[in-house]
Amino acid sequence: MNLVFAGTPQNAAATLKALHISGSNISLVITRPDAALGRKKIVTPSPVAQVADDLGLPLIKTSSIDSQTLDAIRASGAQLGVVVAYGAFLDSTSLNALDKGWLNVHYSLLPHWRGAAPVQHAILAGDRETGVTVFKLDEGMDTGPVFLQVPTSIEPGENSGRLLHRLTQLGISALLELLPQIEAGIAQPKAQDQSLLKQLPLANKLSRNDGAIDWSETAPRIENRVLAMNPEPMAWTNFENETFRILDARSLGATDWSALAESSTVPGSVTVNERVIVHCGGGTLLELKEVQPAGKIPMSAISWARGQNSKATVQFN
RNA sequence: CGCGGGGUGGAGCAGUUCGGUAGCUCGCCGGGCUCAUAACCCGGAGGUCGUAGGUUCAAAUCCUGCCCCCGCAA
Repeated sequence: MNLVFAGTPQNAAATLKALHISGSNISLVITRPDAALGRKKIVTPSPVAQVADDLGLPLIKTSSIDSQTLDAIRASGAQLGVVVAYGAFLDSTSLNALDKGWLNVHYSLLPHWRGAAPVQHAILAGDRETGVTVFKLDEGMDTGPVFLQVPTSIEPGENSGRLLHRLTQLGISALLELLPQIEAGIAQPKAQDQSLLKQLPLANKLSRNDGAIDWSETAPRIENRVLAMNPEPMAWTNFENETFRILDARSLGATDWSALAESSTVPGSVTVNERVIVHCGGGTLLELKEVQPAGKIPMSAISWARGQNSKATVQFN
């Protein structure tokens, strides 16, 4: 069975590579155009483009399925499409261009967290469990019938980057399990629950604003935010009128009152002893693990605190 | 030429305005105290102050070029 693969970021590239290594015949790869990245605006091919290049696979770079791309899909001889985070919708014409339609690998247990940022939203919401869903694309956003789901628990302290990495591996296993069944025509997709589709919140793409920390929130909620935003778009606060990123932090048990001794409880105020503790809403405490001041590279919170030792008070806002 | 911050012993910082051979909080090594210790005390090693050049009796500090890292904006 020949495949068309559409995807863009790192995890899509990993999936493409795994499919290729396992012997899948990929007759066409579609990815988004090269983008200008970073301060110097260096035009960089997407990770999927780079892998396709390395593997010598036919590649089309486009931000939408135009008529040319459609022709190429039809001419590829593929029966099935696989989409992993391509970054654009496929219209009905594209969906019907392949005999067996298109599969999508989505990193949540649908119908939960449909949308662009399921991993981040699961962590942000404090979910204990998530997973990967392989479903058949239809014209809605992640609304198609489900072939296969693999659940996994979200580990304590696990951030979006690490969780996505694990889910990518699970997604690859799921695909490899499913593809032979699809080829044999024995896979039976099951429609998603229509009422849940309407009720459940969407996992919209997160912006820098979503990373802003409100220190009047409780520490567990702030921890969720910090973990959800890492590595993108990253949680941050203001310190001396500059962006101050928090890459990793842990909520402390409410019983750890020792850190509260002889210090104010103003939200956002920082106490340093053996650890770096921030006072949060409701008297809760957050231990900073890894931070990044503006203009600096990421560093351990305790290292950063050493450099602040001449200051009487340290306050985030 | 989008705006801005920064490169000082292993880590994070101070010192640069008002030039005069390097400091703080840690880490590391050795010794001491202690039942013991991440606690405390004593001692020690470790730095071409990003790089090239200029000014000067003297440059981390002033001037010029270059390299590298990062935040914001895109």
